[in-house]
Amino acid sequence: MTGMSQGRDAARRATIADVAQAAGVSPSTASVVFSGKAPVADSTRERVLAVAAELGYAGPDPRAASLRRGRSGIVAVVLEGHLRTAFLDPVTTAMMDGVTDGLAGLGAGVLLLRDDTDAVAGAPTLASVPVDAVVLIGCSGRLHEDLDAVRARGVPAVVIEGDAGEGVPRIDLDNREAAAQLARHLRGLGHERVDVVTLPFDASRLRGLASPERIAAITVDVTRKRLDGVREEYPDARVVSAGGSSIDEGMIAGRTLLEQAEDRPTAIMAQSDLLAAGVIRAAEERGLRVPEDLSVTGFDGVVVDGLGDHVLTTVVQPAVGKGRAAGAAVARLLAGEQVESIVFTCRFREGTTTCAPSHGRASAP
Amino acid sequence: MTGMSQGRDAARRATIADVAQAAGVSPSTASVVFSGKAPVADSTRERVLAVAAELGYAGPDPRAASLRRGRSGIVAVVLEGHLRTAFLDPVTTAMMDGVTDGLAGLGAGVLLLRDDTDAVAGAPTLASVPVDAVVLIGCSGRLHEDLDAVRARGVPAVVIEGDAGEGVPRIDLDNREAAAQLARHLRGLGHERVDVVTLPFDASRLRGLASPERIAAITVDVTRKRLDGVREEYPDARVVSAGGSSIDEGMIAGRTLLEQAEDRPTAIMAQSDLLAAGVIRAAEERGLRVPEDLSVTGFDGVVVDGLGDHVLTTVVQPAVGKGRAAGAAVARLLAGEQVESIVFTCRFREGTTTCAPSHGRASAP
DNA sequence: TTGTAAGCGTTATCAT
DNA sequence: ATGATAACGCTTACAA
Repeated sequence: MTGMSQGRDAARRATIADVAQAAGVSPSTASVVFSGKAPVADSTRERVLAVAAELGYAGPDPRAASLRRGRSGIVAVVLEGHLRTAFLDPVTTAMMDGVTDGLAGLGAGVLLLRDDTDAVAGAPTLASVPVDAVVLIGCSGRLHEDLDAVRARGVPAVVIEGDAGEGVPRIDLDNREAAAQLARHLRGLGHERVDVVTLPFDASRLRGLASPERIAAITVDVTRKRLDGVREEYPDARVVSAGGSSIDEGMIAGRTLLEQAEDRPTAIMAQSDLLAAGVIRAAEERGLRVPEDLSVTGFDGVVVDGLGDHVLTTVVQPAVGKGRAAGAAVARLLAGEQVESIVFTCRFREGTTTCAPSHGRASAP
Repeated sequence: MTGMSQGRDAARRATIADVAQAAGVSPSTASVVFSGKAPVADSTRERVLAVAAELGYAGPDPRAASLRRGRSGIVAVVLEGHLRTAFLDPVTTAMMDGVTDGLAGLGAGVLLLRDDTDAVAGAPTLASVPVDAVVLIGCSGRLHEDLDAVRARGVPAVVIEGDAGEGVPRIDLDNREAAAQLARHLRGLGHERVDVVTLPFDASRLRGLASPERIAAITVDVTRKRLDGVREEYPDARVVSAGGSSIDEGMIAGRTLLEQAEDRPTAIMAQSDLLAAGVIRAAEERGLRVPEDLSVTGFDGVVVDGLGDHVLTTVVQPAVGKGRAAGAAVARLLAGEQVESIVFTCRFREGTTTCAPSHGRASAP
């Protein structure tokens, strides 16, 4: 009944205490050998390390360390909906990359958390997982709920492009001004008839030509701001909403706007590069040349796969930079510092998809 | 110096012990109220909850819970290279989605870990972060190193499409057979001249027409298997390697194969749907109609953005399923069960991009 | 149904 | 440079 059959000692993994004892040092000394937080005599270190290797001790258990230190080295990033959907958007991906970058310096990893309405029972939540901080992306419906949960725990949070509450630092973009800049570019080229393909207006993601009423009711912040920017210059632009940010959606929207040769615009402004790529395809499909017959602008400045040889005229948003800023903000928050919200600025980039409108009617196919 | 300025008691967050004491119950009872792992009298529960709310106690600290339970509820997923790159591939994204799905049932979250050669100093590692298990994706150079680190800690691991070591369950795909199936489809349609666009051969990602020597030296498992499958049927196919899995890469490769009208193939088999989409664009760019003048097949069966109205003839791999399987495998591993490796099977899907070759020379533009 | 008590494995602090 | 000691906040046998 004792010894063998019980086998407790044999099965148990070695702890730092075991190593310390076997090496004939105190646990604190052994701890320091692994953390390097205080000077240790070389001979001592070697002895401890040797014993550790012998005992198969692979270093301090992060679970125990995180309890003691009060830090887990994990930062949660909350995304809306399925990963598949979230990561379809290259901007999100780039941002995530920036976040991991910004956090790596801190030694923290990124934990992906979904913010579905239909969460699986037992799924990990902000409350169930040991996170040091939280980055919330986008304006999820759950945002405020999440923020409350997080605040109750005293976990610092940063919101990227969403309506944060009191005292939560935001990372934002000058969506309106950037869009206006693109519009002014087209105006400068001489365009009068300019239409817009927008991101979704709201959760319904309704597609199609939008009435003034629908436009007035846009709830997605990014969509509204970018549209407002365009309308500073072209208040009468026709507006078609897409069902998402993708090439195929852009193609559908582009077809709608290019349907009738009579009131065809000389330029189409898309609210994302992906949508712009789709618009270009819709134009080419009708035999229109870009930019000679139709100028097209995008938004984001991401690398769009499938754009072929075109270089999109667009505004480049610092997506990775936004992520990094979020990471950095988290770092400062964890250091107990005050953090201000930041607004990032887009940079105009002229490509090969815009030029002066051809005079008279565009050469219809 | 005392009281106010010190403020220890005031600043400290309430613990479950504080709640228990204030509610006049024992810590264990309070614990059970939150975990629900044992019956508690309604009146007791309510009292505890009320006190908790009053004290601003938001539930047990996951850090402490994870030490005590020996589980953190976190599973690391190790990806190769930058997230930007990894998530550019829709298959990876879908797989990740499956992993989160499979793990959600377990109540575990997904921690993203990069496996760069050039890791930032202080970046989180498998050793520094409290993970219950690890999922390794792809055949990174670091794979074996990672596996050793993980094994030393007694952390269970699963490998998706990579060369796992002893006793590590793998999640695999019938790459060779699926490719062969596509080849047989083309043979059945009557194609004799079939060429191939492959994924990268190795870390160098060299582009272009491949010599037999280069082909013999392919190190990427997936590339080799899919190519072997094709060569069962078409041993003399010309092979062009792409620099990655993307539409633009497919377009470049497609141009290479379609350059000379004289020895143009009647069908091109691409090793991914993205590459296939690029090949189609390269064909259309030359005025070739798909499938009349050129049949094109893909691999993966993912939704390709920017494919327009074509439906790709391809083999559908259960990417989400693979991820789920990895999640499930992890769950069983954590339950102490033995887990076998699994090989997933692709399903052939006939689309609109293949048909019998047109007789005589294809209508050259 | 509730309470008692014993850790989980580490690290920070303060002596020595 | 090293050691003793006390937490970190929680969970779970087991006892009552």
